[in-house]
Amino acid sequence: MIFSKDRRLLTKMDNLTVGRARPRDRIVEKARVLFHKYGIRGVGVDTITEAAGTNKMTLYRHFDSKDDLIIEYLRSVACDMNATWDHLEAEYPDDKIAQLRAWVRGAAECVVNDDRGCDIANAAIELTENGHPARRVIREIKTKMRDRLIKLCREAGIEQPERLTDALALLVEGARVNRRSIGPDGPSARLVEIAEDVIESFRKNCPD
Amino acid sequence: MIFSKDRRLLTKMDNLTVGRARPRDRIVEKARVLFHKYGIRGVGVDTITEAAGTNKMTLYRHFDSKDDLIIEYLRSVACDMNATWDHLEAEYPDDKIAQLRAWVRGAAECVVNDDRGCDIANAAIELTENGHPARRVIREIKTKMRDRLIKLCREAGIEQPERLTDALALLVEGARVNRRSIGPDGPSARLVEIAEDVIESFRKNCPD
DNA sequence: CGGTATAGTTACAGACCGGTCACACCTCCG
DNA sequence: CGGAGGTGTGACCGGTCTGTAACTATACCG
Repeated sequence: MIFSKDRRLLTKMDNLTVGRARPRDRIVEKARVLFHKYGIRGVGVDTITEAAGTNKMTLYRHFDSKDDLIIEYLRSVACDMNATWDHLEAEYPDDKIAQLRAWVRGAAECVVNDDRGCDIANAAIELTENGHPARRVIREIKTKMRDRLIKLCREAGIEQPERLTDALALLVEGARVNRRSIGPDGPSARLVEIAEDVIESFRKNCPD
Repeated sequence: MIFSKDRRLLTKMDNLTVGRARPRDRIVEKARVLFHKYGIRGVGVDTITEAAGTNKMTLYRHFDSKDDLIIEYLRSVACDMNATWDHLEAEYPDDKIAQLRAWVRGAAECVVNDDRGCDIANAAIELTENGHPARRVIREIKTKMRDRLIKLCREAGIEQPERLTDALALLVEGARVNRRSIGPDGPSARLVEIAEDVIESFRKNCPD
């Protein structure tokens, strides 16, 4: 093992292979943690780079601006969300209703385990400037998610897939933001039962 | 009419009676407009005082800090929400179901006419610091609103008033934040029909 | 070994932030 | 008239923010 003067790991190979990622990836990783916890406007680039064990110049070599980093942050979050969805499909390959129920349960679990809300929605609220480049990205991400949920509902044999999707989207989104206002004992605690009721009522309408 | 050197209205009586309110009230009024549009963290005290036609010293004579002003801002918003609710009760004095339906329609109208979301929820998201004094106020306001909705549902003869309240709260809250992410054509457009369906399904469960 | 790309360091610019100070001003009321 | 209280003005403090510049150090590859 090779150490530098101050005894930190140093070789580029180490950075690539042994746990320590490239500065760019470390920056995005820490930006996710900090933006999530303190909000986008609540975290400066200095804080991010320090947490990532690097410095501001390196950040600005990889990103044109903080806004650029914000976009990368949002894409990274969306990527993870898609991954968990893929995992869901793999878990119940042929049972679409089970996938739908698991999605609801997963969303509810996410609400319970983390009171800081949805990164995408939070960003939409925090970035008030209408022409902000991230707003387009947010819209894209949310639209794709919605389309994917519609598709799932349709494949599950729901008669009005768009409508059930929207109902579930509103409930989940509402739960995440409501929990941040009232806390864990508020309406968000009932998300699963309410959502399951809604799904059931939509299934009843299907002659099957 | 008396004018000062620079030809603005000046007497204290004028401030009280002829449209121009006291500096304190003007500050809160402009804070509401600006916080709503640009977010709490997106507006400095200088901007507020300038919009209110006054100055920073006067602000700090009436409020201990910006946080103090934020709290007053939230209380002011909550006061207006209560007022519209009172108005609703006066409009349908004996028909609680009509009040409930009107509340949903009013909330939906609010969502449609204004894409910047609920001030209270936005503040909850923006103020990430857990010990922030405004967080307690937010919790109080939201809890009172919830209690009032529960009471209305109960008086309307709903069998599970808490459950319907939470369902509606999640839907409305979700609609407001979702609209800021996806825009007017997203799930929020279907808020009314979904909410009315939910109310109806809860009424069916009542033997009446 | 030498060239090139990447990363670290330090310092700085310019703007904005919340908050304070001293002082002048105005209006009302006794 | 004169004092008291609310208000306006401009300067200022210390801190933080995004973003840049110049220079150094390191690692990889031919």
